[in-house]
Amino acid sequence: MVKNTTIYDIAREAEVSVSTVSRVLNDTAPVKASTRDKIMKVIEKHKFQPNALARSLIKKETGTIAMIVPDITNPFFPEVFYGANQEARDKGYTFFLCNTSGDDDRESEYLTILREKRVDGIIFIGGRINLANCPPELVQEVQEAAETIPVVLVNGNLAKTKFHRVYSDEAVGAALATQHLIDLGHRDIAFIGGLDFMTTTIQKVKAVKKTLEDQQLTLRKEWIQYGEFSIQAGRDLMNKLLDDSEHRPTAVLCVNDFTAIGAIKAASERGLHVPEDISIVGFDDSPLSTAVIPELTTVTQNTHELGKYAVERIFQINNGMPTKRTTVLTPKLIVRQSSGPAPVKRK
Amino acid sequence: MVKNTTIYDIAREAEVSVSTVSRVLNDTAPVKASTRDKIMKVIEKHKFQPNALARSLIKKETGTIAMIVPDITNPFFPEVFYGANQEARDKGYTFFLCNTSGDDDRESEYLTILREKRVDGIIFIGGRINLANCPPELVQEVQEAAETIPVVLVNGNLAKTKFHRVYSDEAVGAALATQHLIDLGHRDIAFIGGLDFMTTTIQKVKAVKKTLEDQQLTLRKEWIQYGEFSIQAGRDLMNKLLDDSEHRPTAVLCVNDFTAIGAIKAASERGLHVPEDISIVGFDDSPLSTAVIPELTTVTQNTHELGKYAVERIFQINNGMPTKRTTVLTPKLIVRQSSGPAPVKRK
DNA sequence: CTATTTCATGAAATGGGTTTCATTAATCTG
DNA sequence: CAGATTAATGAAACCCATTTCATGAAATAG
Repeated sequence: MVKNTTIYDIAREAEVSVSTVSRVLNDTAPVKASTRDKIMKVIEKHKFQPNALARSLIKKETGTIAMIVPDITNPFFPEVFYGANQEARDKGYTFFLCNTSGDDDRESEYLTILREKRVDGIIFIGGRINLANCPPELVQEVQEAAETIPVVLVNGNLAKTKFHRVYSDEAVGAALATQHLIDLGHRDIAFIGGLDFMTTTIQKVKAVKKTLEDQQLTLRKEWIQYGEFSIQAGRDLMNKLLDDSEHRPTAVLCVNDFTAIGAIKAASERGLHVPEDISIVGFDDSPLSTAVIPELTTVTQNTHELGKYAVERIFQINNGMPTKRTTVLTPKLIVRQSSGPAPVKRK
Repeated sequence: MVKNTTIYDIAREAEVSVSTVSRVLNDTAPVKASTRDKIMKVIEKHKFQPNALARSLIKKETGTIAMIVPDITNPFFPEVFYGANQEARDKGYTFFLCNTSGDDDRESEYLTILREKRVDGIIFIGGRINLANCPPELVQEVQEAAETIPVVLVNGNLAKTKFHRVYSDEAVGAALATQHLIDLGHRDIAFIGGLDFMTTTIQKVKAVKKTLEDQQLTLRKEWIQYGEFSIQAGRDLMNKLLDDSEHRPTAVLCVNDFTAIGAIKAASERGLHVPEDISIVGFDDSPLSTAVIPELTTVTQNTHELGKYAVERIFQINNGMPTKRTTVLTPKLIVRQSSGPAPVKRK
């Protein structure tokens, strides 16, 4: 591989000092027009590309931020990344994407690497750090990192810490979805999916319960089915629900779109029609939601904004601008085809 | 923000020279056990994290590679990224993910940034550079980059250039899918989706045609419908096909899973059952394919391997290991629910 | 016991930029 | 037109590691 041209090569050939070349490159001080032209010509001739490493070393900023995700294969994360990346470009950042694949050591491993690489900010989305029961060592580690690097937690909730956070208010979203079903005449509403120790699950269940109770309705204990977040889990949990032919809900709220799709599958495998026989509502408004038949009624989490605000926050911190520590986005209900009027009761 | 500790701080406190600290850090030369211990203690005390910028500057390697994708929101790309990222971790690389969002300048913009950041390799997947009709300026630019940085093209095909390439043989995949339909008794087969100037479309159409002709069947001109790669496009194109009630295919091959899903939607909106009335086959085996009802018969592109081999190639180039310029993966057919025996003809 | 390796370590150069400080030339002020 | 600014540029320090070269100490060879 060819040796890279340096600012010294340019200076020599243009018969000026490196300082002047640097000034032309960064426009940090006035340079005589004729000198500038001469330098520019040499730069273009060699297609000179200043070494960002050297620059970052002294400037103490790399123009690089990172996002640590648990599973890039889950379509929710690419959506957030998309929004983040748009904003990052505007602000002059390039993105490291670190996929932990649910591997436990991976988070702290990446954390070390990113710190060594002196990234200008780290966004955590999902993953253990965003869990209510996150191991204290990891919290400790991330907290240490946050002392030198801006850290933003997206859609998580580490209560007693004071990390920067951006999240969408899942409780509001769940309440919205619940109310939607009530308005459609449903009285027998169930909730499925999500691990019971994860914030995202806990908050939703709480909100569903509250919304129902506010209107003298109850969420039966047997109608809360916890589990994974996958299609398969959704199918299994829905089947459990349907196995009890005695008590069968007329509507099911799901922790995310994946489980909702699984639920639809389980229902249609039993010959039930959605939404005529049973209404199903998802959460996330992932690309999947318009892919299935029937299209999913779901709650949008403003995924792009989630990413956008996280990056914006990092930018503000790095530039000494005033910021709030918490940004809350309000989810919106998106009514499509999988929810409909409650079936008439035949006693 | 606190000042970072440097190797000099460590050296001073441990009462040795920086060279010795460096030796301990990198294990590049023998150090007396007692000295090593003393140094390690200081390192741990300060949680010293050596500055990767300074290291990279002199080592001329950054441990960083980049992937440039046109749309991370399309589930095909996260899958490839996933495989690439696994391999990258094994080889000690961290990943920049650059999303061009189909914005034309973005590719060359990112290219410049990545070169300045001195990444150890660049993977292009999709995007203009992989088009048969890629503008020559861009080819030129990427070629220049390839002189100093290993560049690998994934699933593309810039014929006359000699870039490193990794791709799955889409022609084989399309032939596989076609044969599958023929075996099921279908004779009236159509193809929908994909822009007609994109390699991925061209190759598939060609392969479908050839497979049919080899068995004395033909692909009617009206049954090739070009368009975008989206669900909506799939729906529209399928509707066009179905509008002609005179000639109606019994099976439809789609350029990707998105369009296949759109096609299923169009069919079921008209009361047609898949696969009883019409078979539909997708391409890519994206996560979507098991999400829809019926689950999609599709062709897997070995997405993870695609990414894996691309990273492996970069690693090999950087370490002066012998490599081939081209790696071809063979797609596999995955039969699920959306394809079935051809309906009995009622003349 | 002397000669030759090997071990253990430090000083200084290097990588490729940015920035401060100093100096001279050019322009402005009154 | 003298004095005060401002423009234009260069020299050198700095950022923080790695690595080469040199040197003295310890270990091995003969």
